[in-house]
Amino acid sequence: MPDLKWLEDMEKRIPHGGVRTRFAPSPTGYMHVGNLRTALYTWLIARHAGGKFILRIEDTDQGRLVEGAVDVIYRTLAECGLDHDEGPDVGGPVGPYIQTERRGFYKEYAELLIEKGGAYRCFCGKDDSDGEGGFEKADDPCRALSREEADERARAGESYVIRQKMPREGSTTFHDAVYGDITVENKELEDQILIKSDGLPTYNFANVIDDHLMGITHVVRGAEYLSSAPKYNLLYRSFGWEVPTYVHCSSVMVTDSETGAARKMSKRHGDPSYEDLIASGYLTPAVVNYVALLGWSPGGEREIYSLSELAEIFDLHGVSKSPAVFDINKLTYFNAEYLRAMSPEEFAAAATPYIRQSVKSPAIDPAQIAALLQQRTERLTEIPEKVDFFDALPDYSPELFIHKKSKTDIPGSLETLKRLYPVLEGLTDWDDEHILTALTNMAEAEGVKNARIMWPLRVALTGRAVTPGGAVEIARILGRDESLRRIKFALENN
RNA sequence: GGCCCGUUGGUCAAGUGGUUAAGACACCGCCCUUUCACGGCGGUAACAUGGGUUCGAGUCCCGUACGGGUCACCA
Repeated sequence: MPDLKWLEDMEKRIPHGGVRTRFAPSPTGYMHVGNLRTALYTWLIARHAGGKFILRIEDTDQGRLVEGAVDVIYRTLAECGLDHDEGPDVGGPVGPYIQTERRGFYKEYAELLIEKGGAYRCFCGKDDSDGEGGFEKADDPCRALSREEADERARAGESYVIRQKMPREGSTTFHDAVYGDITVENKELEDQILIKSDGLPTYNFANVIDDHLMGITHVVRGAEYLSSAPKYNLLYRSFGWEVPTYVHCSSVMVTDSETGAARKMSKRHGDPSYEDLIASGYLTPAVVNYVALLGWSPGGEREIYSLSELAEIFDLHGVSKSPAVFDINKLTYFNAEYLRAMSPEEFAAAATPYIRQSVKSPAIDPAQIAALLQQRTERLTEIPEKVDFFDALPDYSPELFIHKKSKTDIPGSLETLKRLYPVLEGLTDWDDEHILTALTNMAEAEGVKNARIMWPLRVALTGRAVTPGGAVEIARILGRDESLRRIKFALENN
């Protein structure tokens, strides 16, 4: 028997007025891009409307608990700036916010639903042992059991589940904010399990109860739940509750590297989680910005938006119905944009740890290298290999001195370096201006293009064909002694 | 397979009956340049398909194909 007084008190706690959304992950220890996007949209809807954003942990599957998984969720949300107003850690008026701590609630509401005729106890102990799976409601004998008889068997300690009693005829229409009206024949609906034999609710039931009890106005979730949505309507109707606005988001796909086909992102296939992306050198705001535009468009041509700008303009109208393919190339482009938009100081601070991975020499100031890097870095993680020559001149082939466009060859380059050595050695000041002047003067005196001088110098200094910055900047950072040493090395070894 | 949903260039996408069908990424070319980049300019490339409705269809309707989702005491 449901406890009517208790139920009444619960209903009184429900907040009314104002938008309330919730992100309700199950703690698997992994936030992939699709999860992040759902969280983002959910947060955006709340913030756009000046409403509340709630975090709820859906951990009713005891078999899938992962240690530390909740921390991954907290960390990801916090880093991305998706702050929540209510949740397990910060509390709130409609807690607890962890489903296993609410287990008594579901049972009570299930009893209420039985009372109202929307559910029934099932003692059949049916599982999928027949291997057939599929449809079994049509002749579930428990459905015909009288309440009294069911109560009696329950009291006798017989184990049971509670199932939703679906109508056999007619159809149910469900409205979704992005997909519109979806109608299904009621005969297609299975008498789904609401309360499992371990006493915990299934996702489908816990979701409805919690969203109701927490006063959620907009339910945002992945499109994989779309086909079970009509069942929810029936549940709400049985309880006599108002149905919230449902917002289903299409899946985020990824191109399978082996088959080339698009498939849904998944942990199993090792598709990138938020943390993986950060570890590969992507910036949080770039990831957030990119993900926002994966399956949603503000219209117009602008693409770069901060989180607060997104909150201002977010609109369900732009949410796409079809699955979007995650494109690492475009994310990389966004990342480069964000990297370039940083102040030189910010960039230097972000880049220094990566520079220091390969440039250990205390004589070299990472900020100077960072200045060279900023306009030509797409991901932070590509930095170490780009700048390792500062620490140690790599082995290089004399072939590098051959460059068609600069009109250089090996003997000519060595000759150039030989004449250049005393010039640099004699410079009064070692800065960009003086080094550049010395080089251009020499080119002018010899009647050749600057590149004829620059190219051999840069190769001698770096042992690379491609470097951040040109010969002048690199010579400056390396210092006179080291630069001369490297030129001498080139002359002696080629 | 049943049911549900979707389909504009390789990718993200604008487009809500009349457009030369935007823009971005990627790709290609040119320019700039002491390399590579950045930047600038330009280019290749799309309405899955067949029927309707309409003076007119990417936009509306139906079929087909293809793709996705779902059919658990998982979420």
